[in-house]
Amino acid sequence: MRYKTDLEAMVLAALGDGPAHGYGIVRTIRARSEGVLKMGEGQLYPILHRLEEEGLVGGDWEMQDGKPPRKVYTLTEAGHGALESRQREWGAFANAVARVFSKKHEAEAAYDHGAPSLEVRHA
Amino acid sequence: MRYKTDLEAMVLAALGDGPAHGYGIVRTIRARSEGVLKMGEGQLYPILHRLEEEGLVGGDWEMQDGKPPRKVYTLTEAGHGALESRQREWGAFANAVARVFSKKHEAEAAYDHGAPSLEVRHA
DNA sequence: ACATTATATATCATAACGCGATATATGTCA
DNA sequence: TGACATATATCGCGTTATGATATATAATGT
Repeated sequence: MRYKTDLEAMVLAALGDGPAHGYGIVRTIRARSEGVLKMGEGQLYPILHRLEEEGLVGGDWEMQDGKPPRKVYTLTEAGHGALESRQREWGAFANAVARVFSKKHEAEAAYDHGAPSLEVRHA
Repeated sequence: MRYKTDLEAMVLAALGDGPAHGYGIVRTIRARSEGVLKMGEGQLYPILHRLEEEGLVGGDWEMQDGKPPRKVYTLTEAGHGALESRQREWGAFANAVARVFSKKHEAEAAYDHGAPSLEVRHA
């Protein structure tokens, strides 16, 4: 079934607007989701390293004075493509879940009707 | 972060329209999601047993001739309540993910890197 | 006659992964 | 002094998804 807990996709999405470093990505996801999604650093860094290894993101160290150095990650071309396909997959998945939750199932086994439009809306 | 892999909620949803047995639940989920969600029996039965133990569903054995006996599960009152709250949780979660994917982020927390960005603050 | 598929429940091993704790290092503020 | 924010990183624990396997009968296919 794979109700996939796709933290990778969230990280890619957070990098969609431009480069960012790990600590910032965590806050971005928290901010955009208005506190609903809380990714811990323990999950983020392994994901970031895997994405880098897979060539979906590139990382560059950046020195700062008065603060620890940080590694700024940027989506590669492959990364942008991955983001798009992940987003499409999420859409299909979310619609599927919405259909299972839906209380109207007239045409469940009857015939093949057009694609039901149960969109996931965001504020 | 809890990108919750809520197969339980799918099972509750499948029972929302009325009693069903395990094998039927699998097919219901598959049908309603138009093949996107494919739950295996290996996941279903443990979930069903747990739900029964928690009092969210009740199970009654039903004999059939020519076919194996089957256990028909029915949502309890508590089960109906759980279904509703799970659905609400899913909605909040799905909207949060959609927001993270979304490309419009007016009032995002500034996570300074490179060029300073204009923070649009609206009352 | 034999094999596959459908109905139907159930368990198990493995791998993957979320989660929280922990470590390291520096600067600021009370 | 102690707490908090910035910043990266690893580790163990427990949960869980996945696929394989087992059992049993009937219908269908070759």
